Amino acid sequence: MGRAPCCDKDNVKRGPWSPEEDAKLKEFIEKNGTGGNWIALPQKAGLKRCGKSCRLRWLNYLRPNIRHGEFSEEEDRIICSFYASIGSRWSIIAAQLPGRTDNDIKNYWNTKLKKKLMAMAAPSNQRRPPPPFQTPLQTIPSLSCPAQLYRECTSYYTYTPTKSDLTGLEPTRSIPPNLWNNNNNSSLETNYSFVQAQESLVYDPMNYYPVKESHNLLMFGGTEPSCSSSDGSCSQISYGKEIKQEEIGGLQIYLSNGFEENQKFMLDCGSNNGVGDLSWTDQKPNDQYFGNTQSGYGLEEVKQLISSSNGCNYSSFFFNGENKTQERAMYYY
DNA sequence: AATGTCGACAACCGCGATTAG
DNA sequence: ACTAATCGCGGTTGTCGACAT
Repeated sequence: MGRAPCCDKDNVKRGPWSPEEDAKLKEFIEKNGTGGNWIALPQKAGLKRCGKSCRLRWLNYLRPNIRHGEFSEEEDRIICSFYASIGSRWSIIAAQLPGRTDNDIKNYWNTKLKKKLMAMAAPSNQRRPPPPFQTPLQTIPSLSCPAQLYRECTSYYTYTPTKSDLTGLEPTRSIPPNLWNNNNNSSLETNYSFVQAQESLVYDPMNYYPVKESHNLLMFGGTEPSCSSSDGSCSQISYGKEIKQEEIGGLQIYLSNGFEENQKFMLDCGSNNGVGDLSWTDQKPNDQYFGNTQSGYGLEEVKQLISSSNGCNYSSFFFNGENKTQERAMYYY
């Protein structure tokens, strides 16, 4: 035996809401709440509308603290960063922007932001060449662009740091001397991470050269680092014992010790300092990152997502199960 | 002035997931 | 355990106003 039937679709009003209907719905919900049952609500509120329609009207337009109108640069950055990472999961993106609805963001993306970013993506022969690495510190203007643009950026210019580039940065583990050539301009063989408190090097995909930013982790390729900070700012880096490594879609995947085959992961798409970072974390649902979603991805699903993802601006993904509640699987550009 | 085109945004539709019975 | 209603999401459509022809 299921629930009571939904609305009678032949006898409900459709189309734009009148001010009178808005007032009725608003007044009813403010007085009585939704009662946890949208389908029964319109009848109680005296509205000839489908419950679904009422829900949508309330969530997208009538509920308190809704913000309409111009999106800020910061909001643009957040939207693009998340879109590049997780695609059109508007509800997740909306959760990062208080007062904005998924519908609003979706419309904004489809009508304005996408075009704006496309316009910013100049043909490759018009891009500026990368300046020397030691240029003065750059601020990152607006990092985010659709995934395909990231890919373009990546293929257009990749950079391997030289020893002199890394002056002042401390490797997270000692670099065997034979990995450097004898002069300062030689490049470092990959797979080492560098950290320095409150500073690191990140890649600016809009300007096509690396910049320094207040970011705590630098990785080039890299091996199995993990960090214990919940916000992704890694003041302490630890290395788990790597148990697995494989390549998917050109990305290196590392599984650290403690990882369990049946472990679920969720995508955590932070935007630290305007730089989209992406990580898979084993943090539980209902926490500050994920709201009340109950879903998670198994490893195989994650791999599939990575391989089919447009947001492959990341060089590696890490999975770490050492600490089920805190440890984050991290990757940086 | 009439008509066509386009952009913006509100609303609807359909589907998968969830959950009450 | 199963069924069917409900929820929530993302894609799509409809409507309206501004502007161009």
